[in-house]
Amino acid sequence: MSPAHTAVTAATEIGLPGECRAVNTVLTRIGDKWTVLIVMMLADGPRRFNELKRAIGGISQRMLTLTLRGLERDGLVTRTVFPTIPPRVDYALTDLGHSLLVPVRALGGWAFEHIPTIEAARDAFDKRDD
Amino acid sequence: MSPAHTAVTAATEIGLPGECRAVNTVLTRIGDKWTVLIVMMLADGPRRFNELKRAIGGISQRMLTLTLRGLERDGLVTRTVFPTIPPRVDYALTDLGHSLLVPVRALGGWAFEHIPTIEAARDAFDKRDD
DNA sequence: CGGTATCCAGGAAGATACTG
DNA sequence: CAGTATCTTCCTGGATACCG
Repeated sequence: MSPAHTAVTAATEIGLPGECRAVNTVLTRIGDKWTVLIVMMLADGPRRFNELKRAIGGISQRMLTLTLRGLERDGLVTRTVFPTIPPRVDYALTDLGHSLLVPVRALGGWAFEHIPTIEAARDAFDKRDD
Repeated sequence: MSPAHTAVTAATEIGLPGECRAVNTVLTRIGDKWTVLIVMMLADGPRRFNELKRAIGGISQRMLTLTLRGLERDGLVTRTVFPTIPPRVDYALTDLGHSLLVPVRALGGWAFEHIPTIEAARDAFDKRDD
């Protein structure tokens, strides 16, 4: 079952309008632990499996595979196998994948801009009550 | 510990640039099961606790409380208690919360626009191999 | 090199019951 | 009405070992 399942079922089972389901589908994929990081890594061009793994540093082989498979399934990434020895596999963003970068970067810009405010709010909140 | 913890630690521990941490913080909050749904509900004005609960329909009391607390902690939502009998609590978006709607709606728009493509890609992917 | 398979720990979320 | 407390289930993700 897809990692997007939980949040999607919520919207689906409740019977919300289609746009909400769509939003939730995407947001769940986007919100998972590694997807955005990987999409960002692929922004400048194709990368090999272990190249991504090294570049990210803290990701397990399993999660890199799973995340890339999910992106491939959604048509955001292509997987190209070169049957050489040793084997070589390139991952690259599709046009759809590149188009996703636009709103993701918008959200990133928002985050970057407001992080100080948010962290201040957190500190203030945590200091209340004691 | 905050629900945003897992995805954030990833970026933090690896030592990625600040913008990546910021992006991940926000995306994790955004990507959780109920946050966006609730923020959308509050877009048009304040709502009471059970009003939100009914409007969403599938959320447990516990998750509604937790999600609202998280939003309040991050300074995205205000919580106003009217000490009447029966008690009444209003939740409303802050300016920061409203400003978040902009990039979130952009992402929602992207999702809405590309959902047919994505679902087609999924079907095609799932049909490969058999 | 680029995976897959398996096991396991921890957190997220649901159900239920109780309270000011 | 608007929560809190507790218990339990399920899912995500990490570690490890093995395969083509």
